Amino acid sequence: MPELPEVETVRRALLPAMQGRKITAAFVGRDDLRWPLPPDLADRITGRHVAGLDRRAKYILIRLSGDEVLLLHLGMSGSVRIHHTPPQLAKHDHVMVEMAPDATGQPAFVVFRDPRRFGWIDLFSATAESQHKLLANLGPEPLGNEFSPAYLAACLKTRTGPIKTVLLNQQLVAGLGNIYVSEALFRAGISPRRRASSIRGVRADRLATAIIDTLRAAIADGGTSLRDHVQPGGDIGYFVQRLAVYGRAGEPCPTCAAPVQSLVQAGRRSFYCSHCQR
DNA sequence: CTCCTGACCTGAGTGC
DNA sequence: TGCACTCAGGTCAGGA
Repeated sequence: MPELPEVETVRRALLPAMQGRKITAAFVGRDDLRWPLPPDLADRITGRHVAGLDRRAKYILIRLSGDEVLLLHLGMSGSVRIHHTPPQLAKHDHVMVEMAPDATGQPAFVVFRDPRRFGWIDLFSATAESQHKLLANLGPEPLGNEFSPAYLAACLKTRTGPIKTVLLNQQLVAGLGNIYVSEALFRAGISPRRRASSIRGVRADRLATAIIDTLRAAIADGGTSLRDHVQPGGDIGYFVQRLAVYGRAGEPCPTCAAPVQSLVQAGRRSFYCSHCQR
């Protein structure tokens, strides 16, 4: 479900609810999601303060006092909701943390829901972060300084697969998923079937810019709500209204009005305009 | 290395 | 209503 913009939306919403506050209680409703949860997770985070919240690719990193890091990945169907009174937990609400009241006396209850349980949670020492199996091999952040047209062009140069599947590789660029790859390729006017190594020069520049612009616009709208994603405050992600091609097979291309096409590549659906994207 | 498939899991939607 | 089937925003392990 959640790609970079949705995860960033969650992080930003969690800031006021968690940053600088103490975890006063934690509930963990099962012992595994995609993988086993850390043993004694609830006990190990209760009583700690939240020093900060970062995002890396599609992971949220909650920095706790005592140099511990609580890592959260939302998988396909994960979502986070913030409540200010004790919520009634539903079937797929697996974890809840209660935060000490803020300056106005308002507590916060942060609930992690994940019906398909493709998400995961880990807890580890901050010193182990750079070697963490899930973090160590991630490529640069597309909205960070390391990502540039030159970097992208260098990555694509040796890749023989279609650009659609190459851009889903988190080791090259971290945080893109199925929605934003389709949208960025549309913005760049590049066909999802095009061999990655054939994208050079101006086309690579245009693609890098399209990736950045698409992600920024989606973050500004609170992400894209299709099925599961809601912002932690309960709002939908409004970028769904701006999708040009994703999920719109048969509808008119917003540029040329030709019907949007779709195909499956490496098991994932792609959407594109065969007239505007070459 | 790179590329693809299958696996993990539930729920929503569709067609009969 | 019910059943069978397909598909869904991710990514890892395993094999070619």
